[in-house]
Amino acid sequence: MAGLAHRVPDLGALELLLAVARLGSFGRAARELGITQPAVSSRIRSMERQLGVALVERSPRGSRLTDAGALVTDWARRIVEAAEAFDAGAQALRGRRDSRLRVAASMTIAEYLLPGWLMALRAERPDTAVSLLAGNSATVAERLLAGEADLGFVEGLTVPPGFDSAVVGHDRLVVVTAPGHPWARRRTPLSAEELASTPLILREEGSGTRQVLDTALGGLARPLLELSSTTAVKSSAVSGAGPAALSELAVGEELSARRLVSIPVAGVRLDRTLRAVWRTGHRPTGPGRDLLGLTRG
Amino acid sequence: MAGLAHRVPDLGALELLLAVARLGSFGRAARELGITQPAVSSRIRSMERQLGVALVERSPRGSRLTDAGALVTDWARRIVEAAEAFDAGAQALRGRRDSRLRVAASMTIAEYLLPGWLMALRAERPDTAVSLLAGNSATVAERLLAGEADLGFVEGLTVPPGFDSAVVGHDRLVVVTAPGHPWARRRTPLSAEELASTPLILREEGSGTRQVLDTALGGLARPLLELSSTTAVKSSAVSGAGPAALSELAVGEELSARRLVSIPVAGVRLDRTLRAVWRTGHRPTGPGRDLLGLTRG
DNA sequence: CTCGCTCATAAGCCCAGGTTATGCCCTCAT
DNA sequence: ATGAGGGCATAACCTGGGCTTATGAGCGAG
Repeated sequence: MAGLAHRVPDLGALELLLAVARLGSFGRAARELGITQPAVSSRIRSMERQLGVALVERSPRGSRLTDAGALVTDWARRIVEAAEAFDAGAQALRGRRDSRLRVAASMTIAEYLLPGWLMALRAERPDTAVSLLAGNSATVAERLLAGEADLGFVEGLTVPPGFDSAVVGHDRLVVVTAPGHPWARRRTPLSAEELASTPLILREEGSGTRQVLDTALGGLARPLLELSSTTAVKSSAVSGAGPAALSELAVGEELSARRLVSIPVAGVRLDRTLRAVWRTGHRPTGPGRDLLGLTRG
Repeated sequence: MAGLAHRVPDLGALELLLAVARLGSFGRAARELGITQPAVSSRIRSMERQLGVALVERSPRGSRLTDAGALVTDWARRIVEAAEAFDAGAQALRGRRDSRLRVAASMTIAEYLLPGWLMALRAERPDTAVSLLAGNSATVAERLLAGEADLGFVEGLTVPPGFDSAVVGHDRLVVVTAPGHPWARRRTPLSAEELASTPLILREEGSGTRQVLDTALGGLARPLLELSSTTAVKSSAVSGAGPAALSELAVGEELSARRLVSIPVAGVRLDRTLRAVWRTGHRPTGPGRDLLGLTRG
């Protein structure tokens, strides 16, 4: 149950494994990470002990992954990628007000999209310091007007007066079920009435996605379960507890792995436009322009 | 650059943060994780120091996340989810031969799909021990024939004689570019000739996805870059180095965040069927049946 | 044969994260 | 009003994991 951390090697060990896999030698991996070769040797060994599987085939001419090692490395890579997104976001969150680019963003965007953009921005312009301020749409507008932010991102239907904007994406709410659910075999889209009259697995009242749904249905969403995190909603849906309504951004992976299936819905406005905004006439330049470029293509 | 592990809290700390967020109190989180309250207090504090952001608002009646803390917690949840998938896979990899369910799977499936299935299976039947053996399609067939595995998963066009099978999904190769690439604006699908004559970012020769592409194009794929990991291919494509060909399973998140755009292709067979297989007449029962149910819906 | 690369082992240091013991603050019930 | 109890913080101490340096042993190329 608890103690994931005791069964999964820590991030340092996973990075180390990736380096060994990429470079083909303990020594080279050690040099790249700025540690010594015995440190690598011991760490990989203790990782193998922890997992109970041989990961690396040592030879006097270098090291190669075993089959199991290749698999473990691929899984590890996903953890490290999530950690990189975390790092990009956290760094912006800490960013002091004197950063080159000050961004204010609403929660959905800050949660799902911004880390990716920041990683891409860092790849193109490694020296750009970004600071992030997260809040609701009203907060974002305030910060921009007060000159405390250079660029904002908001979700919603309207752009407040005094701002220019560019669409950067859509937050589509999708209705999903486990592949075994009867709805997964439907050929005809769900109607608004069916959706409103069927109990759904939902986030708690007051959450962003819940508000979108309530508005779209006219305040009628009926909960089968009310859960306080997107992950909890997802896992309930995956395990077949019933249909759930979630942001498309939250279920990308589950959909492509078919752990969840998206059910078409007709006649309900589940789209929410995601926009970059800035004060009229203050179209962002420099790093802000670069970031904007990443979001629009 | 290096030292992600020094900037990102370790898994234990992230789990702790999630527990505090969920339970609303340091003490309750401590009890749930089987440690003491001062340990929680100190760990959260050092996490806040490390990130340079206040995450939790302490009060004499409990603790709530700050805005920044909510964001950090969401990002952390993604790392922990990836770690759970890692754990599910690693546990099966270590699994002794006396497990209740012995699975043999080819690489693509073991890498992308199996951890999710195993997590779902564990949610439904927590007591099922699964062992995993990864290899190529031939290895999978051998293990099944030798009675060393109860259920196999393979990718490919044909089912070897002596086996029954069920389709569990498709591994579609997709051509992707950064949203800024000219191809992203095309209205007409790419033809096979265009695809074969344009240099692409690819995995190295010998890799599974490369083989699929070579076969589909008649052995002609022309590399713009040859990289040794899917991640490397992805990040090159994201940063605009050119079009890449990748398994759809590898780019789910990038597509929904529009860091990458999928380019339609016409007249090329980029589908590979993913199948569960078992010896004719030995249709899996018990836990194998359960797992099969998860994959087919 | 010796150099240069590989990895393994051993002995010692240090700090992060755990423990127990305690104190302060606030709220609620007697 | 006054304890009781739950909330978090602080201090002193212990342990172990991960690092270092120093060394050895296997293999291949010049």
